[in-house]
Amino acid sequence: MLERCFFQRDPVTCARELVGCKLTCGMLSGIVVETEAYDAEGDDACHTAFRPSARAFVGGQQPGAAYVYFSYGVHWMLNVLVKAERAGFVLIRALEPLEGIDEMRKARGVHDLRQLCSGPGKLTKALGITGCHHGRDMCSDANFAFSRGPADRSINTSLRIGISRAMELPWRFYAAGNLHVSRTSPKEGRAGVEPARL
DNA sequence: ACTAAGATTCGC
DNA sequence: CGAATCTTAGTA
Repeated sequence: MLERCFFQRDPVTCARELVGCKLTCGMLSGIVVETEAYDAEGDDACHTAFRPSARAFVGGQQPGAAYVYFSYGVHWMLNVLVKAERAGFVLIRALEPLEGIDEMRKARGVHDLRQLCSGPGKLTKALGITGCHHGRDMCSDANFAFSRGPADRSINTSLRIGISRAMELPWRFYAAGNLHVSRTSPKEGRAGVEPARL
C-alpha cells in the first residue's frame, strides 16, 4: 500500500504519479489510468474555493484521506487528500479493470470492459465506492488503498474535464493510448511536457 | 425556507 | 441535447 509520504507532496505531482498505481476496494481493483489535480489554494475549480466543508476537510484530515462526494444527485466522486506545503486533491477519473471484473459488470450493468470504469462516476459504481468511504484513511485501510502498479508507461497531460473555472490549467494526467481513459482530451497535451505550476 | 449550481452519465 | 436527483451553501 502507498505510504503516507506518497501523499505528502503537491497535488500535481501526486496526480501524475498516481497514474499507473493500483486502486483496491475490497475484492475489486483496477489500474489508475486517469487523474486530475486540484490545488487547495489559488485554484478556483477546487472545492476549497467555494465549499467551507472542503476547507475543513483539508485542515482536519491527514494526507491519504479519501474525499468522496455526491455529484449531480447521481454519482459519487473519489478524491484523495494530499498535503505538503501545498494541499489539494487528486480526482480519480478512470481505471483499467483488474480484479473482480464480473462483479464490476454486475454493479455497472454493462459487459464491455471499456465501459466499466472509464469515468469518475463509473468507477465508483463499479467498485461500490460511496459516501461511507468519505474520510477513510487510504494509508492504513487494508480494504481501501492504493499500491504500486506494474510498470510506468508514458503519461500525457491535458486540460481538466467538465469544469467551468480555472479551465486553463493543464492538470489532467492519463496513460497514453490506454483504452480505459474517460475520453479524448479537450485539447491534447503534448507528451513529456511539464505541466504549468502555480 | 427557497434557490442555484455542480470535478457526470445515459438515453432519446 | 436534456433529464435525473441530491447535497452544499448563500440569501431572505
